[in-house]
Amino acid sequence: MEAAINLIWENSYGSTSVDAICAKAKVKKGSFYYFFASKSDLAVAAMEDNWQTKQADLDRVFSPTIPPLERLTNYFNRVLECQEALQKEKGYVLGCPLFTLGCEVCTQDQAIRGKVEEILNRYLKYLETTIRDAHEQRLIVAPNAAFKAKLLFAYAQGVLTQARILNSLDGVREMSSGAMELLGVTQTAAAA
Amino acid sequence: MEAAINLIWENSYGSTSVDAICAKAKVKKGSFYYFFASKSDLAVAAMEDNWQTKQADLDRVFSPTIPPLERLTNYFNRVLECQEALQKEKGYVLGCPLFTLGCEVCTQDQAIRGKVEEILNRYLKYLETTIRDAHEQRLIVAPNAAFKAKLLFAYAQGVLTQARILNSLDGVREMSSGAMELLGVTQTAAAA
DNA sequence: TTTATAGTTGACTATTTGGTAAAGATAGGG
DNA sequence: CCCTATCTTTACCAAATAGTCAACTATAAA
Repeated sequence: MEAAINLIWENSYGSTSVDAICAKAKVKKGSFYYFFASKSDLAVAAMEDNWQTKQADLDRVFSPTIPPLERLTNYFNRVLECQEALQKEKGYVLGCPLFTLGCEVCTQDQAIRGKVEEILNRYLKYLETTIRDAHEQRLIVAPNAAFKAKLLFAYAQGVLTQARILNSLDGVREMSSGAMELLGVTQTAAAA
Repeated sequence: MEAAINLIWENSYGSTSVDAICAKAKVKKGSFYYFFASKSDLAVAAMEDNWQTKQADLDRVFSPTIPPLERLTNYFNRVLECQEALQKEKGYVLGCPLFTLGCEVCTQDQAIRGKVEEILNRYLKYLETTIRDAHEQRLIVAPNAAFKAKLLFAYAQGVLTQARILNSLDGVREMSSGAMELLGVTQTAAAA
């Protein structure tokens, strides 16, 4: 599953063959099909597996004990670090694997599309809670937290996907300040 | 080229075969390879061709004679209409063809990646000029128009890509108001 | 030692892929 | 009427594709 995620993320779902995945995972194809019914099946399982790995980390970053706006900047900084490490390793900016995969196959594979949607919604929840907290603490004005969260999420996803396409982290570096501007955070509120 | 754009947009670059494109265009494969050196070549040519079609339209929507914020709402409304028509026709929300294609092949095909970047930058120019004008006319506060334009562009692209993945136009319907909120447009300024 | 279960293996298909090559058509200018 | 340049067609290829399958092995309980 790790091999699959990496290969698909680095290239694309369509151009990643089961043979290639098996080779990278040092597994024979027969074995592979003993555990997974299809390539699509593997992708779904790999996404869920990958999420499990990240969830613990996200829970820490988005802990309610941390001031809301700090949660966001911390998270965006972590995303940047992750993308920088990947760029160094692979030579390409890879963006968000869920978005990339979902965008590619959503009209052709409903199982994958559904799973991507499910996991994206889990991410959205973190943002929503954070923005609600920030509003509660009068750090920002966001009476409709769900709306603001979707706005922020769309922005973040746009930045990451652009980063992949342009093969540049410039936009990702500005993401934290962009998010603050988007949320209407005044400099004073940020300092406070 | 039209057949290619449509098929790739509806499915993906990897899953669209040259055979399928030829069949849809009612052209024999031999003829196809007389005019295009490769599938990648066709994609690049098709993108440029498609842009030419849209440019005239964009120039009209973003005409300097129209109040800046109106240009934006007009444009986003047009995007929505276009996506609605496509959804009705194809049964799927398709989002932005450039983004979809670029995101899929950017690590594997530099010719396509470069062309996508080039055309995306042309779009960005429209937004930049518009925001500069809006700032000039004190409709919004955007001393750094380039930054704000990139912010807005990332948001719009995020919304469109999410729409494709979620197969829903909900986010696109809110895009116009989302953009205004993102730009910090007060209700009074919008009315003025 | 037997036996059942779980997992592994490599050889195998049938189909599809992007791309080629060479023979044929078509039309316009000399 | 012929020649040349511009296409079109047909038949083809080698490689890669997702998926299958029957034979094999490892393990561990009875």
